[in-house]
Amino acid sequence: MNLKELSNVLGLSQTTISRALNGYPEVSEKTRHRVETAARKYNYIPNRGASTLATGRSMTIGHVLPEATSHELVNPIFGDFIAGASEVYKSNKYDMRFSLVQDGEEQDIYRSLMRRGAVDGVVLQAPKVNDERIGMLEDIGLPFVVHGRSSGLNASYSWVDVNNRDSFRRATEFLLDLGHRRIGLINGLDTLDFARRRHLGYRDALESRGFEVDTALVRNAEMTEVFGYHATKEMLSQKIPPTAIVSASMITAIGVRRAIQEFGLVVGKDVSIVTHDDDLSYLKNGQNVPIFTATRSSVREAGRIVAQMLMDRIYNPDAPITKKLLEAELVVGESTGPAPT
Amino acid sequence: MNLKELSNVLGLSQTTISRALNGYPEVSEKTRHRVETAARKYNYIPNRGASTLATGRSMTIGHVLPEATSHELVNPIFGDFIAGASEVYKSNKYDMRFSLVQDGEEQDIYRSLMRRGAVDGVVLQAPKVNDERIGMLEDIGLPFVVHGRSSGLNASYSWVDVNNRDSFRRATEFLLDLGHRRIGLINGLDTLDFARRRHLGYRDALESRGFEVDTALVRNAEMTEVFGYHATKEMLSQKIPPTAIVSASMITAIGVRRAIQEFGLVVGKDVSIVTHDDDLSYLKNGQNVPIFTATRSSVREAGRIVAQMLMDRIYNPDAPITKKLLEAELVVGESTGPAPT
DNA sequence: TGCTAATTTGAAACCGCTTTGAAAAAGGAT
DNA sequence: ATCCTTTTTCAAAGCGGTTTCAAATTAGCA
Repeated sequence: MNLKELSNVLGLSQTTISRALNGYPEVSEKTRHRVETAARKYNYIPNRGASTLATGRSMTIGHVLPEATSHELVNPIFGDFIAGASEVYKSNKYDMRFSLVQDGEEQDIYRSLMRRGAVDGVVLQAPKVNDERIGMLEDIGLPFVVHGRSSGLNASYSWVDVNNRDSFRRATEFLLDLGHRRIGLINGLDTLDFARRRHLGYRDALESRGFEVDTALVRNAEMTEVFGYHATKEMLSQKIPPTAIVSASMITAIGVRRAIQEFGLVVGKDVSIVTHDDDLSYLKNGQNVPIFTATRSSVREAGRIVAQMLMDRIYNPDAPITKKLLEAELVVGESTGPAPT
Repeated sequence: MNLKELSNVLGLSQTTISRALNGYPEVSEKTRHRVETAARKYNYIPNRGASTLATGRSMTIGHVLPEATSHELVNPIFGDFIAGASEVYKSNKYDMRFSLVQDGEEQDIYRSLMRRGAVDGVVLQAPKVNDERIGMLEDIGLPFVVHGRSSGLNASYSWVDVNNRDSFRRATEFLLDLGHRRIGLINGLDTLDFARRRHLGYRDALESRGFEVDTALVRNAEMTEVFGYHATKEMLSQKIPPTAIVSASMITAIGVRRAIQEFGLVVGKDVSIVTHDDDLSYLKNGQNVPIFTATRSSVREAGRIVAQMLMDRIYNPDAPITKKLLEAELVVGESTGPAPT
């Protein structure tokens, strides 16, 4: 059943029906009621492509998620982020369109998203240092919000980010305060902006106490459990092994813990762990007592904020650019203790 | 730049340009080349809504993911499943549209997806026992494939599923063979079909050896780490605690391990663990030697198969319904050993 | 060269909705 | 009853593509 057929059935014009169903005021209540009843009865559902074409609004947000070609890794925080964002979309009657992109084919994806009418806005996730996608979107003129930031760009754009530098500075200082001197950093891929900032925070803390970064204690890779395990194993095999490790995610931290235990060492006593915790729904950091001492920031909440910010940009494109820096909370759990003597 | 403008620039009709760009044969190579060059030069990108309207094909697949209202849990396997599916979509030039649905509002979501032209097909994830969504989609007449199955329906529909019953039967038998007699089952939400089947497999194994299911050793909930931890802790506190546990996912298994260790017990010696392993990219079950003895089945591969099956249904709606049952591989790792005496 | 067949191109209809501008109907005031 | 507003409805023109059917061009061959 389409609009024309429904209009024949009702003996009303398509105009009136369209107005009645879309809540326009210039239609009498009696008529509106009649139309709504008939629409339900005949199961009339307006064609989306047609409305998009007529209005110019697709009521759709694009999410573009880079997929590291080499490791075929899908970011585990993705689900929670999306869940947060979609709460906001839903209440704005927006849908979400979603592309996994491999390095190098971004151009095509953005072009195809940009088929005018495909999406009204885009969320950019996992930005790299100096990410060229941001300039690309700027040029295209499509509203967008970045989850994270991209160092090295002077452009002004909307973003929502955790204060990664400060979080990792505090995490590292927390360990220094406990007397730890050899502290490993198990970080994300070094092309990603957040990993770069976390490294800076780690360095800030060490240098402010007069220590230097030992590159033998820093590892960058995709944040898998296996990576956390291997990196830790390697570090613990060094002549002077670290007594503490700062980890970039709960998943890697679980690998770190596994390695430590395999060495017959005790977490929080022989080796301390501080990890970043995205507060994932399926991987909460314990309940009352945190398993890991952690810098915690809900990625689901970040999803909500990003989505809301994007809605605002779409509704009001001329409003000034907004940015939001989230501060992580440092929660003390059972994975840290004084440095062994 | 739209088609009309481009046709003016080139002095060709819209017809010819449309044909040239869409690879129709009745256009000379010379003209095609000229059109393609101009399209690139003027950055012409066809409007998606318009093509959808004109062709009736949206080139979009809908994914509907139920979100458990109570726990706000997003399934951690979702990312990998999507990644697999999107490989297939991409090579078919399909996009993916995505809705998170809370219990009860499914009707609306499917209605809105069904706005003719929104999607050409749908993937249904995490089906419940007797899932009414399947009948709904059947009625609507929208092509769909289910990831999983739904017990209790006599309807015939396309699905891809792991042989959950057999996997869990084998997992349980493996433990029985090692001499374990009290075996716990830490399962997913009991409304979900796969959890029901896994329970059946577990029961099959026990009963075929003349044992009965002890309900004190069976737990159902969302498969979080914390659930695995708590359920295990409770079981280990019983007068006669289990010597082995079958777990429904790597995430819960990690919680199980944590609980066992907290009791001062050794995994694979005092208490054995067998878990299902979806072969998640960020949570591989070790490398050469599996961490956990597991029934392994790649959910990413399942995503590929589901997507391909859906493509087939869309291209060829009258072909007979297809179904695919995947067998999980039982890999023996370090988490199992003979029952303690 | 002339005629027919094959190849290219184009005009116009159509997909299904929204929205403008005008007309019809209803209501109010004199 | 008449005239002027206000309210309600409608016809028609888009939105930007695809596709049908006919026309124009080119090629093939006697």
